Amino acid sequence: MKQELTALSGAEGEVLRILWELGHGSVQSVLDKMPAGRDVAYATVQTLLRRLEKKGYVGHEKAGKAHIFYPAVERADVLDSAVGTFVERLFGGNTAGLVHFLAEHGKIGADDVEKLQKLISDNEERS
Amino acid sequence: MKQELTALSGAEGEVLRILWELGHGSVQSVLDKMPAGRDVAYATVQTLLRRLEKKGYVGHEKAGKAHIFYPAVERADVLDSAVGTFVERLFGGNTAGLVHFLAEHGKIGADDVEKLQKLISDNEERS
DNA sequence: CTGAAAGTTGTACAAATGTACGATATAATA
DNA sequence: TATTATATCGTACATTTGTACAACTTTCAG
Repeated sequence: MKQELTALSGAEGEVLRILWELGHGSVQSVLDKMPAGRDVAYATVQTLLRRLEKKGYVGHEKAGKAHIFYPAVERADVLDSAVGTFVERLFGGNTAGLVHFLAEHGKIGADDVEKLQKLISDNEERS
Repeated sequence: MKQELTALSGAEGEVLRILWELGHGSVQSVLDKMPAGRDVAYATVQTLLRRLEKKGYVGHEKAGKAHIFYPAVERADVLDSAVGTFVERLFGGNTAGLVHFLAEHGKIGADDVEKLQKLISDNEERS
């Protein structure tokens, strides 16, 4: 079994996402990848990374004087759980409802759906 | 302008969703609609509703000795904001990425995508 | 070897969150 | 009207969250 982690907070999730994108990185590099406008101090990112490590989401190794952090959990697993909780709460567990909402509000376009179609038909072959 | 509300917490979101589903309801009726397994006390739901009201998400009127609560915000607006924040954090704002993830992990099926297609083509005509 | 630059550690702290008890008020019933 | 079943209200309280400073440590350039 997996997934007995202490639940991600919003800010932690953001940092973890960046780490997945980077593969690994120092506090500074994570900070640099924070979305423009998201104005947060170095020390804050550092705290978030420390907490993520304590919760088991990331690990680190030393390189020079800095720590290099890296994800210690499977992205798919974490997202699965996070999305699951989110959909559960706001859409009563109805994932299709979420997607429907997105389409209805122009968050995804025809081109996206086309890709989905391909993806899904490929997936179903394999099962 | 709209949307200067104090951000929904997870538990609050769940209650608000139920209220949207019911249209309106007492503490008890909201509690009854809580997902099976979600074991929470009457008083807790009550507190959540009180907080939601304070934050401006719901209103209430008196009926007999009980309060009947009802949503005071547009579902689409709240979801828009909640989903936006969620996608921002975990998917770097890439909504298509979220949908892609859902498809890839079997959370939505071919039938869902078909409906999407129809929905979107109808939408695009209208714009 | 020394000092400066860049990091890490310890710690803080207010606000938000999840959860809920006990006391009080009130409507409905007998 | 007195009793009872329901509600609400005031409050509480441990955690988690978001945010970050100050002090101490470790490299690295000179």
